[in-house]
This record gives sequence, structure tokens and C-alpha cells, in this order.
Amino acid sequence: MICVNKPEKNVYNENMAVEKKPALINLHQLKVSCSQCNLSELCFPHGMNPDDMEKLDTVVEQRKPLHKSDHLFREGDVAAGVYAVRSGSVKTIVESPNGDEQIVGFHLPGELVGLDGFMDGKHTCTAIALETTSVCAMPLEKLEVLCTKLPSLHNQMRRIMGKEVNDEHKMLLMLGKMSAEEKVATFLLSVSRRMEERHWKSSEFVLSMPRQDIANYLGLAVETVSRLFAHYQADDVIQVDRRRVSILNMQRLKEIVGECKGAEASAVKS
Amino acid sequence: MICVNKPEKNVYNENMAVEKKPALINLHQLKVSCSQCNLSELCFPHGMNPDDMEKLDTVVEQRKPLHKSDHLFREGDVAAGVYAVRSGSVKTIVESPNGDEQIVGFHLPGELVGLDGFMDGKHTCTAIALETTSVCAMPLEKLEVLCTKLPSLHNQMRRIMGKEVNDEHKMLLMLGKMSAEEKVATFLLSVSRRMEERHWKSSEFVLSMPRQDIANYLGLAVETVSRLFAHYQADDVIQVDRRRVSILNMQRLKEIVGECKGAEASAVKS
DNA sequence: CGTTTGATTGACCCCACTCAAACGTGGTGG
DNA sequence: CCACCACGTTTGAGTGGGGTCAATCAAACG
Repeated sequence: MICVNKPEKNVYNENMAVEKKPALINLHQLKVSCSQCNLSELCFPHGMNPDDMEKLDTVVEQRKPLHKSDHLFREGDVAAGVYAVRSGSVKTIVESPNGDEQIVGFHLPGELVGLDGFMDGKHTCTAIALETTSVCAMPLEKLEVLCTKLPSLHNQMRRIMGKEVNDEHKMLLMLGKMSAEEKVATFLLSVSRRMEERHWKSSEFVLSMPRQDIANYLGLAVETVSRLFAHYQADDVIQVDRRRVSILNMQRLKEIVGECKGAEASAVKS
Repeated sequence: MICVNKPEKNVYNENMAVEKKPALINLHQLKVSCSQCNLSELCFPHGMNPDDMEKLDTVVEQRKPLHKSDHLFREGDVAAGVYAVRSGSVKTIVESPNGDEQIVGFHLPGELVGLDGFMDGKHTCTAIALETTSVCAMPLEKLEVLCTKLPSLHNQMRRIMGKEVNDEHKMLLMLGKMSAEEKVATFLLSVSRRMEERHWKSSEFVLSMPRQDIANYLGLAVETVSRLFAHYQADDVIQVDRRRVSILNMQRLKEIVGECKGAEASAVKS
């Protein structure tokens, strides 16, 4: 059986390249397999036994790769399924009645998108590819049927939804209570932690989203994000070159998030 | 059978009174019944058929009433069940590593609390009574067992979780993109709408939470909330006396939320 | 009636937004 | 190959929204 995941670094490489052309082989023509995917520990099947994972393989479909700015689904769409990012990255946004939009999440390989629609059948947010991105799709009906047969899958769904709620709570805390400095530091640490989860360098990475999207996500102006990146660079906390970020002083970043009152004097003296 | 819900206005009265003593009869000694509860249309059983609702009655337990500031559960607690507010009101909060907290929701009679813990077994937020409050508890194990038997209940769980996710998305939008004026107007409209859902006066109500909690919830300072209440009162949009609020110009409030750029000049001229 | 808690109001100031301009960088076409 | 344009990013200057601090006031409570 052909498995696109065998070469263990490929998906990461595709993710890291800011604007790389699609792979030579046509991913969406290949059968995919959770049980042989190197992202399985992060993704849907995390913690499931091999038998159940093989059953999960029967419901997972590979989708045609998305290009940058392509929509995976839109707010209001009937929810066709849950998606796992395979390579690339995705942002999810919600729109306000008066037009402007709030980014509610960035999703890296192994992370799930579309859980919002799993619940009441319609998506409450819009998902857009930040770069060339491929996803695995798990159609709702098949997933539901399988859920009734596999208790482990049922638990898995619950665990995953729990993480979703937890993440949104953290984000409410960030938007409601944090200063701009804390927000940017939190964002960098969040990306770093998730890079580490993927066994990718945690202190040197390429952001797949423009400053505008980071600012939107954090509830800030673009200029503020740009300035704070510059400040942190001047203080040797990070090094930035366009979208490439290196974290030089992880401890300092954590101090800024943990207790900004005490740390900001030394962290940012402007 | 004795049913505390028969007198249709009682729970509302208890809710509306800011600091009223518990009812003369001891609520927690009585058997409760979803099928005969006048909140059923708003609460868990919404849309379920009478047969299924009666089965739901078997898992619902009445709890001893909570006093003001009592904890229903704390972050980190093992999730014992899902709770429906019966009378009174509850706030849910999340805590940041450095100590300060963000209120993530206010819950009125008929609304559910504890869904965050339904997912991965542990609560990710803390629930505190804002006033004397009674809740119905649905223990997790019983609920799960019943879910496997009743497809309608299973769908219900999903619908309810969907609402939860949707609500949090709206809140992210509010905290991330709205001005103080828009936030306060949104808050007032939200309370008004929920009062109407409960067939209670939608333009004249008593807030069960102090200014401090409103400010925290909206990501503002207490003084800002107080000032905006005063501004809106000066413009005859609302009338406030401590916690009692009357909405005089609902249309204006909606304009402020919908398109603050065009409306703020006439709505608030400072 | 003093105390406490919550709400209001005013004065002041700072963080972060807005406006504006300059600066790469990458893509396109001549 | 270079000139050109478009886009994202950076940087500076100025400002205003909302936070902070502090005093006052009102209601509830012992």
C-alpha cells in the first residue's frame, strides 16, 4: 500500500515552506491511513488502540489540497464533516453583523477544524487556508455510525471537544485580561509549544500567517504587533526576519506572560 | 405529586429579587420533573417528546440551594454532572496563571452550566452563584447511559454543545473587536433578549451581578461601565438605578451594536 | 449610627490605535 | 535583465479611548 506519510519529514517540510508548490504526487488520489500517519499522536486517533484506529481509517477521506486563501467551509454551511490538517495551516474566523471579523484560531498539522459544526449541523465559523494545505476529512454520518460502535471513538470525540472549549476559554482570558505585550508573548509561546508537540524546532519556526492575521487574532493593531516584535528583538528575547522567528530567551517570554507586572521593566524598557 | 413549578411565576420572582430569602418550602426535598417544569422550553428538554422527557426525569436531581458566592464547582474538579439553573443565576470564570480571572458567562434560569467538564471529565472553569440559586443536576454516568438509549437526548447534547461553542465565538468577537460602547450595549441587549425568552419583561429587569462582574466580563474597568451607563441614561437610551435597568430606546442600542461608526455621533455625544 | 460594600464622578495619564510615509521583496512584463 | 508595481512590514508622530487613582456618595448591615 502506498502511504504518503512514510517519509517522515515531508509533511513538516511542506508546512514550513512559506510558499511551496504542491508535491509532485497528487495527494488526494492516495488512500490515507491514520494508523500509519506520523501525526496520529497529535491528531484524532491519539490514544486509540491499533484495532480501533484501523476502523477509523475506513471513514477518513483525503481531500484535494487547498490553495492559499481557499475556503474549507464558510459560516452557515451545512457541516459535512470534521477535518484534520495534514499539512499547511488553516485559520478560522467569525464575522460580526457590522462586517469586521475575528480570527478565533490557527490550526497546524494534526489539529482539527470544523468541530463547531459537528454540534448543530451548521458551521458557526469560516475556515480559510493560510498556505497550500491538505486536510483529511471525516464525514459526519460515517463518524456518527462508527461512534455508536466504538466507545473509544466516542470518548475521543468528547476529549477533543473538551480541548476545544478549554482553548476558547484561554483565548477569552487573553483577549479580556492581557496587555499587548502579554498577548504577543503568549502567542509566540503557543506556537513554540505546538511546534515542539510536532517534534519540530520549538525555538525557530516560520509563521504561516501575516502580521495582519496575528494582530486580528490578538485583538491588536498590526503596528502594535510589529512594534512589539521589534522591542522583543531589541531586548534579545527573539529574532525576527519577516515571518521567520527565533526565540532566544524562552524564560523571559514566560516571565512576561506569567507576571508582567514584575517582569516588564526588565523585559521591555522601550 | 407535588410540583414546585406549578405556580408559574415563582422561579422568576426568586430570580428577579436581588437578595431574597429562600422559599418557605425546601426545594431540595422535592422530586423535580422536567416534563412539568415551565422552563423546559428553554432548558435541556427543549424539543424533546413527552415520552423521552419523562425518562429524562429519572436522571434529574434537585440540589440544595446555593447561597450567594457559593461554588457550584471549581476549575480542576472532577465533573460530576451538568447543571441547569432553576432559579437565581450563576457566573462561570476561568483563571490565568498570574492570578486574575475572566468571567466567561452569566447563566440565567433554564441555562446550563458545567458543559466544559462534560467533555474530558474535569471542569475547566469555576461556577459561582450570583445570588440565592437552585439548580437541577444531571449526573454524568446516568446521562451517558440514557444517551445511548435515547437518540433524541444524544442530539440534544450536541445541539446544546453547539450553542455553547457559538456563544463563545460571539464573546471572542466582542472582546476582540468591539469598543467599550459596543460591549456595554451588546451586554444589555443580550440580557434583554434572554429576559424575553423567559417571558419576562425584556426592557425592565434587575441585574443579578455587580458592576465589577459586568466590567470583568466585558474586558473593561468598572468605572468605564459606570460611565457608559450614565451616558446612555443621559441620552435617554436606558434608565438605571443601581442594578435595576430599564431600556427606553431598544432601537438605539441595536444601532450602537450594528454600526457604531455611524451611530455613535448621535447616540453618545459625551 | 458607624461601618462596610458597591457605585459614581472627576482628574490625569498612558497604552495602544490611527494616520502617514518609507521600506524591502516578490512578481510581472517590457 | 531591469523597471515597475503591489503587497506586506516597519517606523515615526500624534491622539484619544479607556485605565488608574482618588474622593464622594448611597445603600445595606450589624
